[in-house]
Amino acid sequence: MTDNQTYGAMKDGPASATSPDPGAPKPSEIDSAKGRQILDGARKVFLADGFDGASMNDIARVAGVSKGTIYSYFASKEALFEALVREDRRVQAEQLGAYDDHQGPVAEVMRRMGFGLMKVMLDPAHVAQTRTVIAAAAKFPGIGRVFYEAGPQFGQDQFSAWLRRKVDEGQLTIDDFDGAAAQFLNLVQGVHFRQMLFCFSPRPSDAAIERTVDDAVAVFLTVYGRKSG
Amino acid sequence: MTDNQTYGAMKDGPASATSPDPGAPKPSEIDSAKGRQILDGARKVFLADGFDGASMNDIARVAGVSKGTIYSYFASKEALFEALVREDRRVQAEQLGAYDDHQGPVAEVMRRMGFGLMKVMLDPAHVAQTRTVIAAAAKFPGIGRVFYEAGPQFGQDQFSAWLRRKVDEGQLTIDDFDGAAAQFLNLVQGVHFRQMLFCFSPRPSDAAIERTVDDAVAVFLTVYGRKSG
Amino acid sequence: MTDNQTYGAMKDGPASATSPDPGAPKPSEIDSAKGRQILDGARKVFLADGFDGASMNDIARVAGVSKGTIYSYFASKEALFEALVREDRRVQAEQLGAYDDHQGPVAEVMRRMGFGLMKVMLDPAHVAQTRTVIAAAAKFPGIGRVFYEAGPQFGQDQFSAWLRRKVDEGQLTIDDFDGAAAQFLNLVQGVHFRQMLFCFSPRPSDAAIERTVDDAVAVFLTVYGRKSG
Amino acid sequence: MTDNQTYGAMKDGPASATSPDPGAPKPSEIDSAKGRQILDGARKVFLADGFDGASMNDIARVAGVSKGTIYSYFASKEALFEALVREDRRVQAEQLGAYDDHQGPVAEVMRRMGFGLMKVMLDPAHVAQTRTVIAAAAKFPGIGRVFYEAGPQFGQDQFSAWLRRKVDEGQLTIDDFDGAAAQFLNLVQGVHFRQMLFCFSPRPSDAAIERTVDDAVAVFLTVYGRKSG
DNA sequence: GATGAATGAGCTTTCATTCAT
DNA sequence: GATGAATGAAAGCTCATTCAT
Repeated sequence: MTDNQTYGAMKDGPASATSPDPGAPKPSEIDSAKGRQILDGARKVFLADGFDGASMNDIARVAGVSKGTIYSYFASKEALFEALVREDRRVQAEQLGAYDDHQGPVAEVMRRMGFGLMKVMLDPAHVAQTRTVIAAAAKFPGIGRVFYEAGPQFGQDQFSAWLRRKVDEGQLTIDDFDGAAAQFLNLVQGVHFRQMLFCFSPRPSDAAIERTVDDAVAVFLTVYGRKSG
Repeated sequence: MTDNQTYGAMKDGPASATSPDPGAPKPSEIDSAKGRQILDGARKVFLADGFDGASMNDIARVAGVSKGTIYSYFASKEALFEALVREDRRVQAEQLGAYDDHQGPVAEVMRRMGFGLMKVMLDPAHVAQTRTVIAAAAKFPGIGRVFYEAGPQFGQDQFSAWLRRKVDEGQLTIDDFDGAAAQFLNLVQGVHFRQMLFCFSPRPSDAAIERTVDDAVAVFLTVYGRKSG
Repeated sequence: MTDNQTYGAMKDGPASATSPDPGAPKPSEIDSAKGRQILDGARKVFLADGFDGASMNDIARVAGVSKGTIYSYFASKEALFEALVREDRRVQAEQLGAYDDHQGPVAEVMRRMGFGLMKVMLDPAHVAQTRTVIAAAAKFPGIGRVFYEAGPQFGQDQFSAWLRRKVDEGQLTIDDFDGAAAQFLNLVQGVHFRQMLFCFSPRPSDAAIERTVDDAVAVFLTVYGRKSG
Repeated sequence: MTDNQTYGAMKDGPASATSPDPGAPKPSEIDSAKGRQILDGARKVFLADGFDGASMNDIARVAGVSKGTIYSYFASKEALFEALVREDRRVQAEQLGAYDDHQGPVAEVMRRMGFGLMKVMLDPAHVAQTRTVIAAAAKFPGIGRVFYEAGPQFGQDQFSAWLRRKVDEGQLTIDDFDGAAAQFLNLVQGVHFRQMLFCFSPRPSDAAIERTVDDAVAVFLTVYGRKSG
């Protein structure tokens, strides 16, 4: 009677919070008010106190539900945090998608994408969650994986695909798409994200971000841009 | 971290280890052998297990003192951790020693430096320590600052100075030394450090590191290398 | 015990299943399909997991009803368990059917009976059930009585009657039939059942069982067998 | 820092309760007042409520210590119960030793040993502990093993050794000492212990016990007694 | 001054029971 | 009448902190 090991499965409670609501007019991502309530409460507490510092009691109180209810939606504290990370990465990806329509000259699009990425990455809530994920990853590597896959890895894959299109269009010259994507994304970050992660400096100004992004684009296009004869 | 190591003699009772005299004329910052013993044990345990993961029992055992003794030197677990960071900051500030005797062609030296940096950064112990510092930075921002200054910032400053020398020698063409240094250090890291930090992948092979470093050097020299007419 | 088995139709609402009418003229003791369904599910789970180990969730799932429905039929987990035992007592009382068509020489028949008994007793499911009953007997002595009467006592009575027939046939010489029956049944068990009950050893081989049974028969017939002049 | 898996080991607390007190005038079995206090409290609660029914909070309250103290003496609830079982088996063995000086005619000694065994086995506290052990054995086989080894197995070994001595003295004729010992011990128990275990009947009278023991001795000596020519 | 046994609040998690639908 | 989401009081266990020796 203890075989119910499905990750995120529930013993008692409502149908899976991750199972889609068939027949719903819109594909709502979090398919229950309670589930959303719990995730919102959990977000506040986890970001304020970190993974270890957050207690399920606090989360229940802030979310306005009982502890048992949380456990009927999420199998464990770890699973709850993981679901939260997954949701936030998805929302972030949507934000990034909204930033860029991918229209215009290559240099211009890269500047827009780079700036959009940094606006999202340097959001204090994102920095705080990154810190919490890194701390939790020591104990629960799965959480780190989820964050990495849905965050950095996803972004790199998206950008790598975009690079391939530009190469196909004859606007760039690249052999290793993934390598080049990683290089650009590293260049774009400059020192800003790292400095915030270590609480070395507050959020930089938009101007500072723009300067770093412009430099990154310049370097990238010097190397991979179409060589004019 | 399960050693039962017992340190040597113990005398020289506790003093105001928790109220450091920041402007003291004398260099005896750690005022007793016991205090040092405790701090050394605490460093090991905190870096291995994180702040929340470390228990005062473990620290006492590793330090070779009793729990009561720890509490006669430090008011609380938090105070002990803060004192530890304060000490590390001072030690690292004193550590600003000589550096750099890199000889040879620019490309070769950069490859050597890049590879050496990554070997250090990707050491599992360093990754674990970085995780702990990042986690602690949420609660104790000063810890993050200290680490950043003595680590990434210090490295960037050193490399920036080296770049300036190479420009003076006419081997590179750079306007913004700090910016270029940051770009190179970012390129060199590729995805490896981030992937280990998030427990997404184990330590990469030397070959994989070399490839990333070589690509970084190539990009860097394409942009900043002496343009041959 | 992890089946998600759903039973068929469900109607015929709850009645006074918790206040059984012991002297009811009609034989419909379990007064609804739902009630029976619940009891059948409960039997499986209680015997597999013990009283404390069984959860109402598991019982509801195995029975194919909701938890609320169980509580509309039975006032509490304890009441459900009691009702289960009450039902089993009645069923077993009705089970006093025909028996015994053991043909052949006395020694041979005794060996066959002894071996058959041990095969049943040493079945892991029977051992687990016995454990649950013994554990429950502390809280619900009636449960132990029912089990004892329908099990060991019933077996001893049957065997005692068989011994009487053999004495009447002149093949054995016994004064105290019940005492002799108990002696044989104790001898036959050897250490096997006790060792399994305490989880000291796994199920013994058939050869080991046979040896114990053969020895038991030998001892018994040495004492009670017809003395040849 | 979580490798301290030694069974019964303690993280915080006093030196092992099972380590002998060097220099003590008598080899006291439970070497600390606190340990004894805990065991005595645990005995009351476990026998009253069973293994699952007993809570560590209750045990702590009854024992007059804090929960943490219990865990500094015993690694877990299971380990505490196991220690309790071990101690009680040891005490029981001492009681049995006191019963018998093994002097006199074989039949007489066997009667005395058998009666003494049954007096101990049929003690209500022993029956209750046996029930609790059997219940716990489903979840924690180790507990069942400890009980079986220190109880039935130990008794059988002792008696088997005694039988061997009698055979050496020419007073009995036995091939399989262990088998014969098991047979006698089974015969001696008759139905009494089983009936109490299942709460089928209360403690039998001494006369009833004596009758069963006498019959057991008679059967045993008929089979294994010195054959007079 | 140093010790480590003792404390008890706190942790995550489970589950019998209730009640709005 | 039936459902199962929600509850919240425990459960076993840990650990920062205290204090008698």
